[in-house]
Amino acid sequence: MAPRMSTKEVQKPRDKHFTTILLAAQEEFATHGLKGARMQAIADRAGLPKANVHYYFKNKVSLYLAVLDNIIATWDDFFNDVSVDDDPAIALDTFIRAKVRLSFENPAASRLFANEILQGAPYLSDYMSEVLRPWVNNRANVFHEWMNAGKMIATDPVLLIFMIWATTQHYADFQAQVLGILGRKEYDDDLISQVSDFTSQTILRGCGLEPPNTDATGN
Amino acid sequence: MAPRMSTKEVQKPRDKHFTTILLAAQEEFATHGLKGARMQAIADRAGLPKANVHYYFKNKVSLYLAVLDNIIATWDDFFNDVSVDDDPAIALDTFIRAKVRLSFENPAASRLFANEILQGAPYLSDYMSEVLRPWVNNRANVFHEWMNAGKMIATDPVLLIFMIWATTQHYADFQAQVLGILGRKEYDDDLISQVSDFTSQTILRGCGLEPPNTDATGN
DNA sequence: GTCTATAAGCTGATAGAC
DNA sequence: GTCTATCAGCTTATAGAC
Repeated sequence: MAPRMSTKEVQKPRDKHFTTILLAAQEEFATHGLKGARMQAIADRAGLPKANVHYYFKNKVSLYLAVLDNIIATWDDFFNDVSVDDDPAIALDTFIRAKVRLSFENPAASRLFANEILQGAPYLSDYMSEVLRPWVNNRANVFHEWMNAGKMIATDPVLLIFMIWATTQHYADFQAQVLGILGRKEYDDDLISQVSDFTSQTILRGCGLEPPNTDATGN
Repeated sequence: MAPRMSTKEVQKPRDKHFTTILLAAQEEFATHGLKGARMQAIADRAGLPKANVHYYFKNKVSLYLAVLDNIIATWDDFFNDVSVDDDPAIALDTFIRAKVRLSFENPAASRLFANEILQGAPYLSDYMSEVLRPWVNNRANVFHEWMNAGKMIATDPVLLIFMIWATTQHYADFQAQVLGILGRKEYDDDLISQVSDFTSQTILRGCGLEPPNTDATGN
């Protein structure tokens, strides 16, 4: 089950325009935040007149909440089904690679989430304490069981999850800095696999785990 | 030498009000970004009438640039003086702990920087390619020399610097999420040393380095 | 240097024709 | 359902008294 926020104002998709606006709003909110985003700019991105946006969404905040909910619905899915019986090296490697891929392929979603947290999570504080906190603690239990079973060294599972989030989402949130430093204009598949390999290997080694063999297909 | 941006609009401190406004603006810009920040809110934080802010700074953008310049001036100082002759474990450990401390003690600065990058670094793209890129490449050379001297395992130094930045600044930028998940209301010294120990040990181990002994004083 | 008052322009939201 | 026209309020910036 994916972590889901508990809000009352979320609306169900009705037609094509609804989805178009949602996607346009995601881009605009990701770039400028809630306050900085302009309804006119969202309408322009969606290729619709501004009044049309207001027809589908009551106001700016309800549109913002709808976008956040849409993102959260598919956030940390990859790590939900892992249990003690799994091999920690393979589970962590899979999780890290999935998160890196998500950061490269849908950076706007990560950036919008980052923007909300940066501002003190005014619209997600309930979600943090009521949904994400139990999820993290639950996942931390799996790590503890791995440690008790001698499958990995003793370390802090919560801080480890923070490290994985931070390192992988960095490539979405700080894309402008990464590209500027690497002297590139855009991300490519080579960089995805390079980052995936480095991040997985370094973190696994940091946990006293042997990184699983990576085949040449990169997948 | 600290990396410094090359902008023409930066102003020199003139008196107490100048510094007060700069600090107030840092808080406001960190929370709401350039577009979202309100000059009135900055004036309120500074305890001055709004027109007074405009007396010291020509407009919103020049104030924003002045704040950015002020932050950058003291950013990655800790890692400037490291050379091949130093022990990589000690150098990295010192760097990581300094960055963690900075994130906990001056999160607003980190958040403002993050906000600028999140938006595509519109005011810092020159700084990225002309100042920060050479700095990173220069520091990467030190890592390469350590690897050639057999002092640490072969890995990608640039991605390693990204990882250190991401992991340490996470505690400033995502403070609201970290506190929400840990179920705490604010950061304390215990958490600083806990995070410092974990981050340093995990990354150093990930680089095949033996973490230096930490004494009980935590400093 | 400081502050009140106000101008000039922008933004979210809605009314109402089609 | 869609779109043009427009309002009411807010925001930056400045003019001008002190």
